[in-house]
Amino acid sequence: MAVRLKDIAQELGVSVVTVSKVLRGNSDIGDATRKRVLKRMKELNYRPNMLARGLANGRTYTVGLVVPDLVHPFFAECAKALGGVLRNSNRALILASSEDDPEIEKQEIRALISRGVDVLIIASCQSDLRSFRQLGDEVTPCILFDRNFPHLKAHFVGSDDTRVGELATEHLIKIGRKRIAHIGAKDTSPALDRLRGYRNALEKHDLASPSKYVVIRDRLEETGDLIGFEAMQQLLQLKSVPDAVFCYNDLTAVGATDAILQAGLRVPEDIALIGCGNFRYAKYLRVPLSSIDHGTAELGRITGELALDLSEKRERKPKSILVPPTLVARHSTVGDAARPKTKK
Amino acid sequence: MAVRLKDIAQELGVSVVTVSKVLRGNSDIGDATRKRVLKRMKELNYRPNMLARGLANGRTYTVGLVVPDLVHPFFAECAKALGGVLRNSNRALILASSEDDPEIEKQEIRALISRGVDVLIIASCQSDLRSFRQLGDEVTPCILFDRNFPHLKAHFVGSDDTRVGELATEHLIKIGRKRIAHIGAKDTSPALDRLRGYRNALEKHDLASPSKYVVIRDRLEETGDLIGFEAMQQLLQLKSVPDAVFCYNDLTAVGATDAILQAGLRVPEDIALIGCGNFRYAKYLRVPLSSIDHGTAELGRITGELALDLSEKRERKPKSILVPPTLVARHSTVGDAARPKTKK
DNA sequence: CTGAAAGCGCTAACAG
DNA sequence: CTGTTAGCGCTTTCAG
Repeated sequence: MAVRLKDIAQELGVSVVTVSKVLRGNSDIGDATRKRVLKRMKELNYRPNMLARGLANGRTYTVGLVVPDLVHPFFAECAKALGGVLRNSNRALILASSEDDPEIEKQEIRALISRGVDVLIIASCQSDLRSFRQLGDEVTPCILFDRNFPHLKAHFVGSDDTRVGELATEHLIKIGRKRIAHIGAKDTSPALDRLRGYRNALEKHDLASPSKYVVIRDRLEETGDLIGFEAMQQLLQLKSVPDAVFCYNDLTAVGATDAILQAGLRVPEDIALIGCGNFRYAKYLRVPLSSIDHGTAELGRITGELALDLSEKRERKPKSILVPPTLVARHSTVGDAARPKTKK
Repeated sequence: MAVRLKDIAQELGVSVVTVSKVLRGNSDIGDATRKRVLKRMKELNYRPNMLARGLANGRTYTVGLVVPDLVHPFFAECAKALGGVLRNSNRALILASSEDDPEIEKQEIRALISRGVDVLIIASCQSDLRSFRQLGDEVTPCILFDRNFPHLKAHFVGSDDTRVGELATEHLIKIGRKRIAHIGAKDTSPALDRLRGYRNALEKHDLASPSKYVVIRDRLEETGDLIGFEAMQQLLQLKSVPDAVFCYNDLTAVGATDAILQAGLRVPEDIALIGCGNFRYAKYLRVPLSSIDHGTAELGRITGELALDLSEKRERKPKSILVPPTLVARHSTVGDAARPKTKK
């Protein structure tokens, strides 16, 4: 195996403990010894064995993250920002993807706990609180991320999804649309909250929201384009076709765009479209997409900092952080008016 | 802390070793005892402490992956496929992002080795072989991924990038283009190989490749759109403007598209464009993008399997696996001809 | 300022 | 079939 503390200690004729103390910058070591030890460590390219350290002191300097889908731009971006924060504090990120399957998620959580992560961060796809409860171990601190369980008193970092729904819908109202539909997702807190926001906004402006205008679908994260396409086709069948749609996420909006164009209609002249996430390619699409930006990288950063906090001081009462969303208007709602204002 | 083997052993009046053996499915345990033990494990929701196990037997059932950028669709997709393979064999994936910075990469590799990963997978951004050599520990098996160091005898899994360059360029030639440019990247093996493939194809068809037609840029992975935009503008300045461009990756091609349209020219009528990576949104772009698909998920899968192999039997001579690329033609090269053939 | 002793939770090797 | 003995590499008392 690699170089161990023992090796260095023997070579230098000191004890393992002394070397260990130097390693961790403990102050009660003579200056001469300290220098000798440090020098030898460099030379031998010593790397502490984190397993042993973890076993000995109960901490692993490790954070586990479980997301439904790594390829999803939102989660990828968050994971990246999170990783950056952790790296600066010498923590490693262990990543697990649940493929949006509650069973896999459960398995992954078990695995992460087995590995002794100091903090667990989860964007859960469990549909009910009860199943979620059984997953933890009551000792590893846990941060709910993006998806909340309202009645669970746990740490949460996510966007203000009710506000997301309001912002999107109000924008559509502001550009004069009256028949506003929503293609939404199932069960998760962002889905429910965005729907609520959508309803809030309509109500506030005395607009109708016939139940046919709300289309709820599954698996919008991975195959949103296909589902959005199909859901939009359904909306196009209605006797009174909507003149605007608030889509659960950008990918869904992309699919919806396709359906509209394929039906020979125009975006936004006939139907305006807004998504959510403001993903990297939104401005390069066939129809540059208006979207609600929920500060993705920011979310990752904040989550990372909370994780660090939790791994230091275990107390801390449940804390809920909501990042406020912002509107980015592009062609899919405001048409050519987008050009001068938002670049491209 | 959590439930330990010892707890179960004491409760049941057997030894720790017995319980440990049951845990690992060791065959030399009586049926009655086994059942009792298993039952109690379930009840207590026992989770083995992987740190302790790793320390005791020298393996951690963990694989480390270092990529330049997690948000890049290529790496995200690969990481996902890789994670899937590992999960099925009860391995965890520890992910690190180097932000395309050789120093960070070095630091991350050290950290992963400290954590005792069984296998290390690296898409390295070191520009020279020498700096790379010093990173490893000569004992953790290592797989080079996507980016190779030709003269290093190590395991490699990646696409056949020379073929990528040939395929792209030959496609442009086949649709009748004569003045074919290339926007390429720096230093890494895919960059050099794709450039080589580009040159091979031109040479084979007796086409000129003036040096001004090759624009090499940095950081094409993260900000490819901006760089592609700027590089394309430079190509548009030439007295003899190219009639086709093979772009290093899709993001770069997206930026180039923008530059061309903004200059009042058409894609593909005036300038045809092909990218590489065939990313998820290629078909939804303003100009649906032709691209070379290098079997992203496949790459992840293969890498995962090789990693499993390596973590079992350490011998194994360096193995180099090249995945053959395929062409996906869309509007950006073949114009409306794309419609009937490739959907959308 | 330095070090000896004990132990983290688990497994490998060998005895009975 | 079951258990004893040792030890993985490091940290934590606590005594010198």
